[in-house]
This record gives sequence, structure tokens and C-alpha cells, in this order.
Amino acid sequence: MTEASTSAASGRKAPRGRIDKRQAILEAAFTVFAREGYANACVKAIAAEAGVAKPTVYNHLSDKANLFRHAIEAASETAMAQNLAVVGRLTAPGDDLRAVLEDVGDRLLLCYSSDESWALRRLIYAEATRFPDLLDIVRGGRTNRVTEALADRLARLALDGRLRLRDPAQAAEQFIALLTGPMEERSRFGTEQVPAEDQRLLTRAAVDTFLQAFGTRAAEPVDSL
Amino acid sequence: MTEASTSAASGRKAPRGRIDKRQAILEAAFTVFAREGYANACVKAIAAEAGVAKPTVYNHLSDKANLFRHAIEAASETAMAQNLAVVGRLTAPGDDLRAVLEDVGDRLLLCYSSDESWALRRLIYAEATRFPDLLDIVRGGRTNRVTEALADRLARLALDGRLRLRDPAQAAEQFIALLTGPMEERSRFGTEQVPAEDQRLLTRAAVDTFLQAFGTRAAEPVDSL
Amino acid sequence: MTEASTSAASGRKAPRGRIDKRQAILEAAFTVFAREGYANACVKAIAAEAGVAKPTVYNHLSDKANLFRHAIEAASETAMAQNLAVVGRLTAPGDDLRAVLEDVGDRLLLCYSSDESWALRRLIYAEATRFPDLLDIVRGGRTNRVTEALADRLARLALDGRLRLRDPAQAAEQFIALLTGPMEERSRFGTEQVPAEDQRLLTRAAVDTFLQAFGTRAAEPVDSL
Amino acid sequence: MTEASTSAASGRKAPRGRIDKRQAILEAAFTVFAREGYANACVKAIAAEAGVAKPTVYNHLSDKANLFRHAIEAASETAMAQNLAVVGRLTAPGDDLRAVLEDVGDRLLLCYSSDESWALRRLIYAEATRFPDLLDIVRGGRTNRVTEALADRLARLALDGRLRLRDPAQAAEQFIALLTGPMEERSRFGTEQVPAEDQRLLTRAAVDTFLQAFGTRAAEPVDSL
DNA sequence: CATGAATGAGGTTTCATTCAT
DNA sequence: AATGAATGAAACCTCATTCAT
Repeated sequence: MTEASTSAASGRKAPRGRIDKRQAILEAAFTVFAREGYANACVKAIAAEAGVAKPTVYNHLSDKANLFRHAIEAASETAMAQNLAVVGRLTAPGDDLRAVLEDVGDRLLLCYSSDESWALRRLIYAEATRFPDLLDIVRGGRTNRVTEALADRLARLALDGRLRLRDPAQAAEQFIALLTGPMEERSRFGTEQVPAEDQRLLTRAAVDTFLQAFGTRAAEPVDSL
Repeated sequence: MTEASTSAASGRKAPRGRIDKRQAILEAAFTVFAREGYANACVKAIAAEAGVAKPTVYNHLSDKANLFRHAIEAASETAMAQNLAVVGRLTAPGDDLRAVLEDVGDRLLLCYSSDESWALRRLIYAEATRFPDLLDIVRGGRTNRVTEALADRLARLALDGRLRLRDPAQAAEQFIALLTGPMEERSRFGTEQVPAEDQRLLTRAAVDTFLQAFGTRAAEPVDSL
Repeated sequence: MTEASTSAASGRKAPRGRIDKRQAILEAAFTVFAREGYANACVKAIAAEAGVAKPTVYNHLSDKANLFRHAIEAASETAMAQNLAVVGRLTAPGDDLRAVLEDVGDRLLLCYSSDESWALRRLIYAEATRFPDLLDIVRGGRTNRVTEALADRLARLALDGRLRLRDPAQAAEQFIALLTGPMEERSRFGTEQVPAEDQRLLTRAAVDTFLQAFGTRAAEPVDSL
Repeated sequence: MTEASTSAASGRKAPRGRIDKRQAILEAAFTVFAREGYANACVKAIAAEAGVAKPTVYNHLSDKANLFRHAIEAASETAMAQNLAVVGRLTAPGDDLRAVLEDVGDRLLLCYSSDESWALRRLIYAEATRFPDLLDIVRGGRTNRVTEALADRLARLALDGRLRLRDPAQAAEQFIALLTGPMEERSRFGTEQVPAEDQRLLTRAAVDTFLQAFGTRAAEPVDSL
């Protein structure tokens, strides 16, 4: 709605201030919502965190609900971009499919277990019934964009004969489930840090299982049992 | 854990009513917390739902926080019992391991996707940072009792040569992850009902993958690829 | 609507407190609304005036709007009762109709120009568009009860041959108009006190005109012209 | 509604635009104040209605209070001019005094019951205590200019022997009271429209009574009683 | 023990008003 | 002269919690 061009072309800085302030408010909002939860967070605290007066918050984002929505949206976009970038790495594996999967798995898990990511999950879970539209925003559409992207890559690997699977979407879902499911318990819902070493092991286990289910050659876990 | 003894000693009428009332309050509390979230729920609404006066709630459970804790605890116990009962069915598979796994999977998924179960998950997620002790209560200890029980069963199956796995706990984690992970998206965080048919398919897919990874004979998916 | 009997019969004073508090709140509300106007008045001030805490006001009368309505209603009832009592005096005039009319006129004007009455008028006027139902409450129904009562009395006087009029309702309206109309200017909308002497003169003038229009014998203004 | 004329008519830019803008603001202010009441009206809405920015309003009229005063003043002048014009018609009645009085009465009632006039009355009533000086502004001085003008005309009619009255000011007051008093109830304080036919009847009744009280010949209501 | 009534604290939101441009 | 943006103050209302009954 605003004009990024104005400030880009001319050197004027008026709109910059506007944009910066809105950005600051959204970031502050996410911080506070993440810390306190939606209902507990108070706009006053958000304003303070953003370094502006309360009415300024209401000027930029009409409602507490709206503020929440936009803060979630902004945070989601960042997270989504990171996830998609990671999935983008799953490509043309020279030779070592397992290594590539582990690389991608590790990085996905890293994204997944960042504080922001957990905060996002907690907020979405908490407010799923009161903000049902947020689900689509966070997932990037009616279907999870990350899963979709992953499914695309898996499909190509299947075409190349590197994987053996009928339903790439399902395989993608399962890969992510194997990867992230166990983290929920380990991190106590993101409440405690999981040592990097443990995360690595979880990834390896997930990739093991995934490859045993969908891999074409049993080149892997040499030492399995 | 509660004072069953009190009523046992004295014979008259009172304590039954006491216990019933406490029970009613806890159930009402869970209902309201599930509907509104912790911060949004107000004690007045809980008292109304339970059909008692507000101070009565405070008489039985000192705090809003305490009320929450106990309501969650009660709901957890019910859910836990159901889950454990289901896992208990995974035993001495006459011959068809796949069938038994699917049966258990279907039932677990059914528990998992009940309204109460989702409400519980949402509340736990939402308040994980503010009520960290609830995690242990819900999980039944520092380690998830359901996963543990499942691991026990898987271990015995491995001993019987029906499964090929090194780490039963990990396999149990992964089985549950394969089963429940995809449900999160499908049900939109428990917000929408997933058709029974789809749930069946998810179970089948999970069991497929699980057996391909950990099964000993390829008795299954005849039509796979 | 409330139980006056409870407190009357038994000596218990519980309900008394309730009633007294509600009454106190309504009176305080009228005082503050009269002083500040509806929009300007703040519930905090009303609570302070009533000597209770703010939530107590909300406990007894749910809304600011509701509070307003009931405060106006209570004040109206008082005023209405006084007016009707005055009109009730206009009866069976032994011989001096003029004297009786002047007596009634003086007393009506006295009611009309009390502080409460003016406050009521100002509030009704001010909020007529936002609280259209208040008009009926204040007037005592779709038609003004005071005018009606007056019309009844005038009709009987007409039947007795003491007045000559076709439409008693119209005559009543006009009597009141002649009486109160000029007061609006004189008192500057109730803002300033009109000397009792002047009020007397206004009444006399109104009765003069009324009797010249509707009187049967010209017993009156001997010195007219 | 906006100022197409500004730049078109006058050649350069300055004074025309200023005046027009001020005028637009005052009109917008009256519109909004009339709709919302003084305390409820917000300057933002007025600015929007006038099509200018909020600070512009403050540039032209320093305060909300000042804005109110000037808006009321402007509206009053219009209304006053209309009223005076109507009273001006009450002159040198060729022969039919009743017809002239009815004509004037009808027209006065028409002015009196216009939306603007009622809005003005409501605002004056509502804010009489907080803006006592407005009373003089609206009335056109310490004494009501319309009543005065009417009194002048009545005095001349009395001199001409067409009316029989001692105190023209009082007669004027009473004429207006008879005319407008009943309208208050009928229109529910200007809240509902009174049919033109009914207004006509009210005028006739007022003139009847007035002439019976102050007329010299009983030429009128042939059918009276 | 259960309850009606009361309250202190705090939350969201709006508004009149002022800078800096 | 006109405006977009910002703010201090304050209003309505709700809630968790406690007395007296």
C-alpha cells in the first residue's frame, strides 16, 4: 500500500521513518506476543518495546488482533523464506544422497528449533481457534509450501531413480514428521535447548528411516544391526 | 493423590458432594480453558459452567493457575489412560504384524484427534513457557509414558524377530511421529475434522513406512512400485 | 420489582444494603449526568459520588447507557409524581376558578423550574436522538401523562360549564405551553433562577390568556386594557 | 460541495480559498455536532466531513470549544434571519388579521421544525450549562430578537385597534409558546417528523386561542362550540 | 461450606492537541 | 497555509480475588 519507490528514488527520508516505525512495531509485537502470549500481551508493553507511544501502535495497526495478525505474518515470512532456502539445497545430489538429505535435515531442524520458530508455533497453536486464518498465512497457503517444495524435490529424485516412492507429498510429510516430531518432546515444546549433537543424531535417525523406506540402494547404515 | 480418605473415615453425606463438586469444577474449567485459552478464560465463566458460585471455585482450588493445573492434570490422566490402553493392544501378534500395527495406529490416531486431545495440546503449547511443569504432568513424567510403553512393545517384537531395530525408544518416537505428524496440517491444528477415511489412509502410510524401515519380511505392500 | 417485603417483615438488613446502594448509585448518576452531560460524565465520577467502587456500578447497572436510562427513569418518576399531584388539585372549584388555576399554575411552574426538572429536560433534549426510548419513559407513555391528566380535569370543568372548550387535550397542551414556554427564555434554559415574583406574574399572564380564550364568564381581569 | 469556485472565480489563490475553507469547516462542524452532540463529536470526523486535515481545523479555529461556538453562531444566524423574515410579513393586514397570523404562524412553525433548527435547540439545551454565552448568541442578544420583532408588530396592530393587549412582549411570548410548545411533544423533541397537516392544525389552534384572548372582534371560529 | 457483593488493578481504545515537514 | 505522524490523558469495561453472611 505504501510507496517504497518514493524513498528509493529520491533521497527523502520521510517515508523511511514511517516504514521503519511500522517495522519496529511489528517486531516488538512479535517479541512481546512470543513472550506473553496473545491474551496476556498488552499493547502498552508492545509500544514500550517498540519505543513509541501507545496510540502510534493503533495508528499503524488498527487493532490488537490486527497487530497480532501482521506480526505473525511478518515472522512467518522470514521463517518461510529460510525454510524454502534450505529445501532448495536438496538438488542434483552428485552422488551422496544420504549426505545431502542429512545436510538438508540438519538445516531444517536448525530453522525449526530457533526461538522465533518455536514462538511462532506456540502462538499458532494457542490461537488456532480464535485466528483460524493465521494457519494459511503461516503455512503459506492452504497447503504447506515447505512440504510442497520438498515434495517437488523428492519427486525429481524419484524420477532420477534415486528414490522409490509413489506419493511425493506423502513422503515429504513423513520426512518432516520424522525430523521434527521427536523434537517436540526433546525440546519440551521449544522450552529447552536441545544440544546440537542430539539434533544431529535425530536428523541421522530420521534420514536412516526415510532412506530405508524410500531409498533405492541399501548402501546405508552399514552397521545396522 | 486427593483426599479419598476424608470421606472414607466419616460416613455421612458431605464428602461425596464435595468430591463431585470438585470434579464438576475441574471439568468445567477444562471446558472453558479449552474454549477460551488460559488468559482469556475467566473464573466467572468457569463457575457458571460448573453451576457453582465463584468463591466456591476459590475454596476448592486456590488460584486460577492452580485451577488450570489441576484441570489439565485431570484431562491428561484420562487421555493418558486411553493412549496406554491402546498401546497395550500391541501384543503377541498372532501372525499379521501389519494388521496389528494398523489397528493400534488407527486407535491412537483416534485418541489423538479427539477434541479434548487437541484442546489439551493447544493449551500445553500455549502455556508451555508459563507452566513448564505441566509438560511433565501431561507426558506422565520426564519421558513420555506413551512412547515408553510403545517402545517396550516394540522391543519385545524385536526380540521375537518380528522387527529389526536397535533403538526401541527411537523407533517408538518415529512411529508416533509418522502417525501424528501429518495430522497437524490436515486437521489444521485440530481446528477441522479429518474424515475417518483419510485418517485410515494416514495410518496405513505410516505403517507402510515404518514396516519398510523396521520390518523383517517384506510381507507388505504387494503393489509397492 | 424488588422485594420490599423481605426487609419490611424480617428485621434483616441484607437486602436493604443492596437496595440502598443501587439507589445511591442511581442518584449519584443523575447528579453527575445532570452536571456533566451524558458523554462527558465518567463512571468513575459517578462511583465516587455514590461512594462505591467503579465495578460496583457495573455490577448493579450493566452499562453506562443502562445506568443513564435508569437514572433518568428514577428522576422522571419523582418529577412525574409531583406533577400529577399538582394537577390533581385542579378539582371541584368551589367558586373561584381563576384562583384554582393560578394555584395549580404556580405549583406546576415550581416543579417545572426545579433544578432536577431542568436537568432532566436538558438531558432528554441532548440525548433525544441517541436514546429515543427515553422520551416515553419521561413522558410516562406515548402521550404525556401530565397533559392527559390536565385534559381530564379540564374536560370535567367544561362539563360543569365552567370552561368553554371543544378539545380538552389541546387546551391542556396550550395551558402548559402558556405556562412553561416563556420560562425557557427567562431562566435561560434553566441556567439562571427566575425570581418567584416573576414566576407568579408569568402564571397570572398564562391564566389570563387561558381564561379569556376558554373561560365562560368574564369575571376576570377587571382592569383589562 | 467542495470549492470548485475558489480558484475559478477569483483570479489568484489567497483569500477566497481561506474563507471558503473556514466556511466548509464550520458547516461540517455543525453537521457533526448536530449528529453526535458536542462531547461525542470528534474533531477528526469534522475534518473528514469538511474534507481537510485535522490540523487545518485547528489552524482556523483554535479549539474544539471555539469550533463549537462558531459553528453554532453561524447556524444561528441563518435560522435567525429566516425567523425575522417571517415575522416581517406580519404587517399592515389589509383586512383579514386571522389569515395573516396563520400565514406567519405556519411559516414560523416551518422554520422551527426544520432539522437544523431542532439540532440547534438540542445542542443549546445540552450545552447550556457549559456554554452559557451561547444562549445570547442564539437568541440574538440578551432578549430574544424574534420575540422582540414580533412584539413590535403586535404593538402596531394594537395601536391600529386590531388587537387588544397591554404588554406586547408578553403577547409575543405567548403567541410563540402557543405555536411551538405543543410541537415539542408531537415531534418527540424533533426526533420524528410531524405531518404538515398536523402542523397546520396546531397553527390554527394557536391563532384561535391567541385571537380569542387578544382579538378585538370575534369574527372568527364561527362554529366555536 | 457456599454465596452475593464489593473492589483494586489493569486492559483496550479513543481523542484533543501538537510537531516537523 | 496545510498535512501526516505522534502523543499524554483519560474513558469504559473486565477480571481475579476477598469479605460478610
